[in-house]
Amino acid sequence: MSDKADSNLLPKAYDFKGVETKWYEQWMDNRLFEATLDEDKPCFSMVIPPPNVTGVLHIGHALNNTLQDILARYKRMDGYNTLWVPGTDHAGIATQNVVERQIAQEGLTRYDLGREKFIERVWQWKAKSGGRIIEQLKRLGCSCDWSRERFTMDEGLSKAVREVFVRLYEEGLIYRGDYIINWCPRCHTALADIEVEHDLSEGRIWYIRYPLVDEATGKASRDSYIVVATTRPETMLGDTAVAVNPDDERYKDLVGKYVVLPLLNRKIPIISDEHVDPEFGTGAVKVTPAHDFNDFEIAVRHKLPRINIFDKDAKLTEETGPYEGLDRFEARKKVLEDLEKEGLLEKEEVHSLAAGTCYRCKTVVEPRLSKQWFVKIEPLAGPALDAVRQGETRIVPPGWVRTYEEWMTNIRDWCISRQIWWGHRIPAWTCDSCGHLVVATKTPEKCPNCGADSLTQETDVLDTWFSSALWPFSTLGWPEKTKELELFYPTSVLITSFDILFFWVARMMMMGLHFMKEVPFYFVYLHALVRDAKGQKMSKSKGNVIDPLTIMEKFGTDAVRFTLAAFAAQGRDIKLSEDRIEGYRHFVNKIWNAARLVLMHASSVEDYENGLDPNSLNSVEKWILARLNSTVKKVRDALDSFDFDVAAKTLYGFFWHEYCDWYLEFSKSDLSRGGDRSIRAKKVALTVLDTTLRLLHPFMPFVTEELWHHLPGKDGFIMVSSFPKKDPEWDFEEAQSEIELLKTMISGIRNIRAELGIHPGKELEAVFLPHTDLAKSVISAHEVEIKALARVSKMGQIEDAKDKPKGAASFIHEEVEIFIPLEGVVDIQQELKKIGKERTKVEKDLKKVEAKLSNENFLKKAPENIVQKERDKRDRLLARLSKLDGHERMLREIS
RNA sequence: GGGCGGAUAGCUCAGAUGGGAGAGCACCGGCCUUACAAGCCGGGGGUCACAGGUUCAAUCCCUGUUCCGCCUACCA
Repeated sequence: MSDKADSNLLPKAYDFKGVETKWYEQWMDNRLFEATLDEDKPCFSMVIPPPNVTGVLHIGHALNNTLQDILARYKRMDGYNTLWVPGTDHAGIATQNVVERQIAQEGLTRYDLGREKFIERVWQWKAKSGGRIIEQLKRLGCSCDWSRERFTMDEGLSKAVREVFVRLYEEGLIYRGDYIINWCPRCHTALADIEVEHDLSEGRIWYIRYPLVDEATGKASRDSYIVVATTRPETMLGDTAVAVNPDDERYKDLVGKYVVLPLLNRKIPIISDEHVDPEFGTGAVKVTPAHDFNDFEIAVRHKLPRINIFDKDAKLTEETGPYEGLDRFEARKKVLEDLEKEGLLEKEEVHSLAAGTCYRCKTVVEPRLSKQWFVKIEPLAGPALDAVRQGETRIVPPGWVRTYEEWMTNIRDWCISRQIWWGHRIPAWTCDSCGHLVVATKTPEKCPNCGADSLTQETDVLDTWFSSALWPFSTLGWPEKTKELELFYPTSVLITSFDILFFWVARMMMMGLHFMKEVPFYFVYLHALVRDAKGQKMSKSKGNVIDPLTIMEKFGTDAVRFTLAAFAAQGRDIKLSEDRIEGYRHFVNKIWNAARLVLMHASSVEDYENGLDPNSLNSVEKWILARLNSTVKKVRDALDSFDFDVAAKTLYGFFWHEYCDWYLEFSKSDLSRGGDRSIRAKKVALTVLDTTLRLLHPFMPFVTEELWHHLPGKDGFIMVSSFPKKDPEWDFEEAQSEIELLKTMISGIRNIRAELGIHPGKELEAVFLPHTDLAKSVISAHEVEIKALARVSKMGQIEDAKDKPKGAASFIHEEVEIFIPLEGVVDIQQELKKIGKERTKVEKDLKKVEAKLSNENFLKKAPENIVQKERDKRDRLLARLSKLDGHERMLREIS
């Protein structure tokens, strides 16, 4: 109990340093983050969007994990057996790039090391610096069950990956073939469609003459040609046709004839195909099947040859004759020069285009023909689409449903093979003697076809997203039938950023439904992207990055978390700046100081929770408890619907502007006194503080845990205390209107003081003219509060307006008028001015209302209660006007 | 080219089913009032993007326009 006795010595400002690590360690030591396999409790489960092992915590992670932690802590406190599975993603290309860069400093490439050695280096790197982000998540306060941390390439998950691959293959949903794919010449691998980014940029389009074949000589005609337009002249070296639209009259006679491909002098046909848009360019298109997605399709339809002109570095192949060995951009120059020389370059225009770039290294990708593995998407997408349409999985905010549907209905097969080394190696082997393909979860001893014992494993690895697609069930032990799967699958909620809706969410839906026959999660909450104060994407090159670790160091983790939650409005960008975090740091300090005040007086009040008899409470106490009650409800509702910002702002408003600004001010005198009244005030102050701390805990785990241990009579942790519930006994309606009126009166007097420039310390006399019973009782019951908060030394009360003091400033309200005699206190002319100003406003409002009420249509068609409301409003305004008149006359009398 | 969203106070945004324009921050003025100056009290400020329409009544519903985001796409 010793630190409780000391709690009136809380320091003046909250110092988060030391506090944060202290509590985190204790939570860990007491294993408070760990889920149980208890079947009797309701379960709540989430899987973390696994950050890349290469990652360092950026502000997006901070937001994502703060929101998850808020839910986890809320549910845990609310009695759920809560499991939040953490882990990291091996991030194939990204990680490989990191290690490649590292060995490059030793002057080595991965080819120098060889596959085995290189992968060994990656594992070494992972062991050394791969866990950094996990430590950073802990700094953020994340209450993940670290005893269940997973890695997408650990043994269990690798087993799940192989199992899924084999099953899909056996079901005919995985196939291999020569197709055109996006190739990154820097990463030396294929990329899936969505791994390619498109940015609009200014480029050029060239018009090139392809000479027709002279039918007499069989050679290139000197004066007849067909003109094609292209943004990529170098690809002409791989052209195998020229295509025109079948309905294009201009070219009708040319279809079936041949042109001579310039530079290489290859004879290629003119064909007709629906795909060609006669409106664009010249209406004639060069067809490069191996390096353009459309052309590939055309080639399939017309059985055209496909010539690969780029190698893995995007250098020209031997197919290009004299151009062999050139880089693609050099080749473009050279080709254009040569065409120019031959007089075949007709013109050049500016043309905007969206070149695809690799999402990992930003290199311009090259569509290229190669042998790859694919997942047949359609059979998987159907159920995933239905699950969302039928609401089995609900996407929040719902605006994203349409985007999801759009994508799910238009996707092409998923290219899953990557020509890199770091990742899950595809479990397929080819027999060295008969060429038979074996797909199996375990390395085959011998060829099932010919019995030979020499087989070679596929060198490709799987797309990183293939393993993350299994995350919700692979982390729970699939393919084994585990208790974890039984209890925690489907998971309750997935919280992630909308930019990986397709990469990840959609694929988890497909895989989850296919292998578990159930959706992977009931809710998907997609949060916004964090941007800088101007709404720009944060990037190192722009220098506008807000680093969560730096600001946590500067303002404390609680302030950062609370800020992120308060700005997490649904479906918007979050524009973040340090100022905003600083603002919420003030809130943390406010909480600290309110607790300091309460504990200064009440640290020895034991058993405050059981001591509140509703009948014994005064109206101020009833009011704050009723307000607390409605705060509890609002926060719960908001969290249940993922309105993190509403929950945070509700707590902020209640704690600061109701509890601190009014309740604690009202109670100060009681708190510092002795006696029954004081004990009760202390109990109420503690109860509200205690309850609010528990409501705040999911948002600000550290400061709330620290303060909780200063509260009298507390054992254990706030982290595992109960989340507050609404108490029906505390809905004191009358007390609320009573105290609202009291606040109005006090504000009214303060307003007079400020308007007339009366010093805040100057004691005033106030004369009240109540118009209602409520007003009367407020005046008599709350003399102490009025005197203290409005700095009034003498209070008077009159029954009739004719008794009002001469020469007084006035506050006019429906239920009460307050007069402050100004003799010797203030300038009468000032007061007259103020009245004049208000009169203008009232007259303006009155005019509006009267216009409405003299409109026959309004009277006839508007509902009766609305008309009545307008009439009441007119009466109120008239009454106010006449009161203003009265005050003005009175002031003139004495001036 | 398609799709989605946005335009309300200086800034960031809130404004269920149409019926008196709000918050936070910033700003201005006054206060060291014994928890907090990281604080307290008070205040000013908006043709609700523009133009039409529906209605007794529009920030809200409808149509169009302009501007700004984002997603998506095979116009070479």
